[in-house]
Amino acid sequence: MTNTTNADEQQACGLTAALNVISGKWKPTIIWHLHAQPLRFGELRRRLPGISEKILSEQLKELQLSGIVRREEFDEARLRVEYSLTPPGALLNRAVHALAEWGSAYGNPPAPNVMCQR
Amino acid sequence: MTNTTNADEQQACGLTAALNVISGKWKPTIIWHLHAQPLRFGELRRRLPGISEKILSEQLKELQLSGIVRREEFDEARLRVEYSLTPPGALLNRAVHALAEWGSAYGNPPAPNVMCQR
DNA sequence: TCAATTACTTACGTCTTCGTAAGTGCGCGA
DNA sequence: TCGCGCACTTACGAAGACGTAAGTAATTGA
Repeated sequence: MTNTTNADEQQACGLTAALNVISGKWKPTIIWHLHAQPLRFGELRRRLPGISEKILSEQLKELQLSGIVRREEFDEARLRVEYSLTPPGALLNRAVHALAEWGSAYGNPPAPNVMCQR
Repeated sequence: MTNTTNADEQQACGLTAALNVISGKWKPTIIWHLHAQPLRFGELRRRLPGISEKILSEQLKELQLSGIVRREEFDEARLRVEYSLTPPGALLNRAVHALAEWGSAYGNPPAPNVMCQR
């Protein structure tokens, strides 16, 4: 057996579980952008400059499978889809937020101007 | 190397800064394992079942460049190297811990009887 | 009727990341 | 002095994550 404690291993286990969920170039940012209000597919795409529709679609689908994001179709004349965080997703967002706060304090961006608060 | 547009830089906030630092299959786990005490190269390798020496070496080097991990050589007769978290690294570890806690509460392992790690 | 928007999907290619296997130089114990 | 452990490095290759470009189906405004 290893010399780490059971509690430690359970924690490490949780880490890998969380990492599986947020693994993907855009997933943490998607979660971040959904923290305030639901967004439509196109709105998300516009908020993630550089993402392609294919990747956005893929990562949203995976986030749904992980139970982080909820997809809702609104039955209007014109197709309307909204993506929002589930309750677990909202909690995950708190952890993502902790990362973001660390990053704005200690990460080294090219310039210290804050562009994406809130 | 082909640089992407600077529209991406609009997103350059704390989150992406933090994600840059922890991007790497083993980095969050490395940080997590250094939370308690400094570890030697070989100790780390044994605690990360499945990692290769090449990858461990690479990711440690990148973590040093990010200012997360400190490498110390002890000038004993026999070569001895210890890796530990810097103060910013220790703070990053708190955010990583938040992820781990979320994971052990809400993360969904593929199968209920799958042992984590290894 | 034409063009545009929304919400995607599909095919294809590239590029990064990761892993495997082997090699290096040093000191130490047997 | 032989081999082993430590702390790495190097070369090579495979996998898959990501991006580009185009296509689809429905609807609506011009």
